[in-house]
Amino acid sequence: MQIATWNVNSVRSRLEQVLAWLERQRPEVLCLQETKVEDGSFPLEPFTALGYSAVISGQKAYNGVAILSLLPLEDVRIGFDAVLSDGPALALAEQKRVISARIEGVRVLNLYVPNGSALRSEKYAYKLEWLACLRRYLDAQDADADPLCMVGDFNIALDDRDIHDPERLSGGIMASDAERQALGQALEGRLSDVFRLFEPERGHWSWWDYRSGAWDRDSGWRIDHIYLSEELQERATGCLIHKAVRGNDKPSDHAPVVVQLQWPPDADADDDDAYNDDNEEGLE
DNA sequence: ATGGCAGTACTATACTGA
Repeated sequence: MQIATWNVNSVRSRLEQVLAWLERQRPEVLCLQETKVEDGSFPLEPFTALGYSAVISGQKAYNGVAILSLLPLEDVRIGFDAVLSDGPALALAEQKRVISARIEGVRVLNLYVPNGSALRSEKYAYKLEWLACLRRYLDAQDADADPLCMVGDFNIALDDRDIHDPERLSGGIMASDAERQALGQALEGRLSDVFRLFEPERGHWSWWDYRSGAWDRDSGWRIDHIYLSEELQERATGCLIHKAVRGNDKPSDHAPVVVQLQWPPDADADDDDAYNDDNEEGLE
């Protein structure tokens, strides 16, 4: 079973590329961020034609998340307020950044973490508040006891291996202590970054700025993550960043990230080599 | 320090992203 995450920077602008990637890769699950479209205008039909059903939560122009799946989507939850009923959770739900569903007994949680803009901005305070709410959200849903796969665009580099120029950028936006601690507290005792279970070295990016020739200079960040709870960590057989996709014409500024799981646990593992091709980096 | 590039809303330029 493959679960993928991809910030597509507008699903309508990226539609043909996403469809082409799905046809080639055929992950069981693809989580999208920055769909940038209201639910009534989301292009469902082309995904349905490929066998994917979808749950979506979007808004005009900004944000927006979706889960596409070849397997049945159950118990869909949209927004922090699906689990938390307090005021902060309700207020944060205005921006469409959170969607989850149960798939094959796994709780797949798809997040688009706020960018934060700059350290002294209101948006940065919003980002920290949002991450504190995420921690409470995860605490609250722990009672489910379902294995958890949390994916998305986290807009945070976990450590300096994940930044092309840590001397210049560490401590700034997406790499500040407060952001790292807030995310760390949400993860603590619960979830691990599956990419780092397979790849300890620096220099693997998932996002390259459109500006300043970042792609040509390979000046990127690894900010798109897949986190697994313990029972799924034991079933993970690889995690790859599909870097080549960033080299497309009119690309998203993010590349897809894919985890391969041997799931359900009693399924045979014969299809586990299906995702290995020359288009990816990372370790099997 | 700033801007650079891209998408959207709106129709020239502003806002946002990270």
